Amino acid sequence: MYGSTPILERSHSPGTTNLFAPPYTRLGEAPTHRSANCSLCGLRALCFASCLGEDELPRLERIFSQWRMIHRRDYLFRVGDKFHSLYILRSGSFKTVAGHEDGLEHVSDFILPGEALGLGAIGSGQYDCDAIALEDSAVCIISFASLESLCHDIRSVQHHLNRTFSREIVRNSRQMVLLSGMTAERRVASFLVDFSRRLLERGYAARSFTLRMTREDIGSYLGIKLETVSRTFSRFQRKGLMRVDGKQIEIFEREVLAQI
Amino acid sequence: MYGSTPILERSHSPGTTNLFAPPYTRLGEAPTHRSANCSLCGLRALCFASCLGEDELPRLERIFSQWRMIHRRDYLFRVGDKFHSLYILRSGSFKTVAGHEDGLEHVSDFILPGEALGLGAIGSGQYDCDAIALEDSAVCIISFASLESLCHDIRSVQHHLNRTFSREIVRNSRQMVLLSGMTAERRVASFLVDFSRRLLERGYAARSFTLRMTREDIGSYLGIKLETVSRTFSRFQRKGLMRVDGKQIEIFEREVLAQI
DNA sequence: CGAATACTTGAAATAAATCAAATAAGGTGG
DNA sequence: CCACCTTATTTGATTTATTTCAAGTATTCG
Repeated sequence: MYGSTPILERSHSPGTTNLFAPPYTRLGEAPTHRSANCSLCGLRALCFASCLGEDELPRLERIFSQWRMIHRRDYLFRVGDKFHSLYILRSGSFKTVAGHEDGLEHVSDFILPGEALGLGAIGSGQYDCDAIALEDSAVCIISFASLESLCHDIRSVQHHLNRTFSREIVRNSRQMVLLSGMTAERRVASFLVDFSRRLLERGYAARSFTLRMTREDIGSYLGIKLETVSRTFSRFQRKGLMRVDGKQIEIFEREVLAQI
Repeated sequence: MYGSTPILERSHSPGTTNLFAPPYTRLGEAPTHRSANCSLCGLRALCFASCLGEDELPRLERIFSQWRMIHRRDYLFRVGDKFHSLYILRSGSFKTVAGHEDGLEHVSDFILPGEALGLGAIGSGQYDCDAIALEDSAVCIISFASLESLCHDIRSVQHHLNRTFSREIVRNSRQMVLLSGMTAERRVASFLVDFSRRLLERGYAARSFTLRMTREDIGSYLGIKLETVSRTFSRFQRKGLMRVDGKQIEIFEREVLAQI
């Protein structure tokens, strides 16, 4: 995964378990440690579990107990697939690709552990984008019907869902500001700073990380061409702001990048 | 308002009332016809009322009974204002403007009757954009705390809110495809077709309408400069696809525009 | 190891931005 | 209701950031 040392592992769970390892019950299998599923999860603070008391966790665990491994390049879902479940990424990473009637495709997001997949499908009953694993990944499967029931019974879950939606809208709105008015250089700088921050929030190293996506993916996400991404990386490196070695990135001057 | 003849007026409510007139109870005043508030509202099909039975409407009306007039150019809310309420636009139109730390501003959306304002504020507790009236407008005020209570008591309201959020995310996603990859010509064509469709959905004339926003607003929304908007309008007119007379627009070749 | 995919870099082409100036529309106060 | 000032729009000429085209290098994967 990104970076080397998950910080959360140290701070939240002193040596008991690797919090970012894939969950240990498999889809269809009888779960062996179901009770530990959410309570020991390193992503708990980012997920619905964050708004529940210890006594309410078992209920959540019943809903979250199923999960799925997705291999690199495989699809978790595709545009038009019938919607049943939301997903929370437990480990690995994804890109979401929004299509247009004509061939035009656009990488609409990169998903990191703790983030949700499938929010756009609730309104129409079918997924509005492709979700493609950028590396071998694991997702929690959340039956949306069950989640709505849980929302009904536990207010804080409802509230959490609303906040998740709302934050997604704010994130999109920020991305639109970027796409609509910024120079290529600012887009790339903004991408790096933002990506680094998200890694940090999730307990990964923020200074040094691997980009699992291609330059073309990044370009699509930022509304520029892959060559422009590459050139801008090189320029930043020449200025001593970062080091680029293929997919391996090291950020030297976060503050300078943030102000470009 | 946009166009001349609200179609919904004819189809939904045979001559009893002007469905797009401002609501008749004022903020702070004792409402005189509170019971009629939602049940007679022309936007009912677009709003939370759509998922309630007649017997449940009074409860909704208690929450929706307050409303507010906003004059052209006035702010309904500003970035950073403390969040208490969502708003549903009843008549008129708005633009929402998302700011960036530096001066950079971006028109993030145009809001038409029946659409919600303030969804981005739920997650953080403060509004994430400015909402500015493009003409004298009226909004229903929805206390979010009350709405969450209603969600708790009536499942279909919860479901409606989730769908509203989700659709907003899909809309944003479409806009990002547009902003990230399309030529200026396609952006403008797409804007016209989309705007026309939204007017139609709300019962206004789709072929002939007034743009309440400036060319600069449109440009900001589409990620291009105002001069480019103007030039593209002129080009479309020369090609016989539309007529432009300042803010007055007439669409001749909807299909051709949709395929640009 | 070899083919396919991904990345970098340079040179030329181009879509859109910027600069500029003239015209039109809107709002305000007398 | 007019005259005046401001704001908005159109259109042309020029500049520029980014794309496109191209070619070479590096990396990944079976």
